[in-house]
Amino acid sequence: MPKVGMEPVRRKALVDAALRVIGDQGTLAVTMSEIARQAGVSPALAHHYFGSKEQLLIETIRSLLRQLRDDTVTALRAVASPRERLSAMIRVSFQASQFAPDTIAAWLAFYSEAQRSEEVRRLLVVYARRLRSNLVASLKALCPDDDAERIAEGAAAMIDGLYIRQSLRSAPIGIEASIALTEDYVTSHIDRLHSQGTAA
Amino acid sequence: MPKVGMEPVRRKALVDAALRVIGDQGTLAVTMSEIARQAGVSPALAHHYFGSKEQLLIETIRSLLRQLRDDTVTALRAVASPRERLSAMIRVSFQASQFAPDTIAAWLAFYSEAQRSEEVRRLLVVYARRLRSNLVASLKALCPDDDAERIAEGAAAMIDGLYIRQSLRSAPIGIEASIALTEDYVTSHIDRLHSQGTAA
DNA sequence: TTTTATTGATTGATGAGTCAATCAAAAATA
DNA sequence: TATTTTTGATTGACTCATCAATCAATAAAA
Repeated sequence: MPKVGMEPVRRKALVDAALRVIGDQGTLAVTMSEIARQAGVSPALAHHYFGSKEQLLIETIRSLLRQLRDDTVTALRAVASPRERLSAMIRVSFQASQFAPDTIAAWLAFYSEAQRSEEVRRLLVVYARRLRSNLVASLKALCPDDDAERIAEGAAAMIDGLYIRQSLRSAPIGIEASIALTEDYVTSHIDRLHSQGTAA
Repeated sequence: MPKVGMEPVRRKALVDAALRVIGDQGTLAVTMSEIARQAGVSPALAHHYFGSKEQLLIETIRSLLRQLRDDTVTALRAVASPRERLSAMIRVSFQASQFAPDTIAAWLAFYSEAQRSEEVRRLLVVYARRLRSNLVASLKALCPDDDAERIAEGAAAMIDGLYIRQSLRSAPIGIEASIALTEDYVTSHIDRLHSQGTAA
């Protein structure tokens, strides 16, 4: 079996397996054995390539974040106007793959881990900042700068909040409704500024 | 030392210690030994009174939820008008004790645990439902029923989202700003309905 | 004396990480 | 081409630490 060049293949298999297992069990307290089994290799090999469980988990988060970033970049490339860009970001946030119960469970586990691991925290901060600055950039074309900051903050919070509420699976809100709610928030605030501006 | 009637004292001490330790470490993966040490008793005694770690954790969540409910009831008793009641609920959600880093970390850990423990999930669902129905009740006095449901959903999501973003401690938002953002959301949507209603 | 409170010592399970050994492909050499 | 050497891939078996849970023993009320 030992054909040369297996490293990238195994690394990817292990990272993918880790995400599956974490999503499935809803916690980072999963065993290397289980991840390795899902990836079809021995636990020892997982250690061989990643050195430690911590490192494998970090790579796993990185992978999830990279996917989200790529999707965002792709979605933004397709549209030009600021308002359309806002909609594109909202759509990506709630796209099916991100909004699946397993993925949400994994996100939650990562946020929880960020309380302990400085490196995990850093990664999630990068995500939060990116979302915020993308939103702000588009909003600044539509309203005064300080309003843009405020609305971005609110929209980002609403997105994250819809995720966490989704995780409880009681009265699930659904992709369309989540998008509508967030769009509505943005629209409502932009409109209000305009009518105020006109009225004043 | 064995004086009779220690049970309630020890139970409370253990539950309080559990919340402290969980908040501090940001995870439910804390040891009974650590909790017991913080409570000033032996690990064996914790088992004696709670039977298992799981049970102690459940009691701990219950305690946190009870506290929040009591605060809400108290706050609502003080005000009468629907709009004031909305503000009171928002204020309670972000009150200092709830919004402290340790408490937020504990909430996050509980949400994560809800992915595994049906009982924990049930408790959190109760919290979510209560918040939602309180919000809806007041909103229905201010706008049409279906709008009330939508706005309540959005406000609840925003509250939860502000919590989760606070947990990352990057660009912390602050109590006042969080309250303002949520108030703003509610106000903006109610106002818009009124102006639309007038315009149509 | 019976009951309640309390603990030290112990057990059993689990799981991360290590390591020496194996196996087969590739590269070097004859 | 045939043979030897090297190297990457892979694992089974093991160690070590941690921790929940148990239990027998003790001490002080009632």
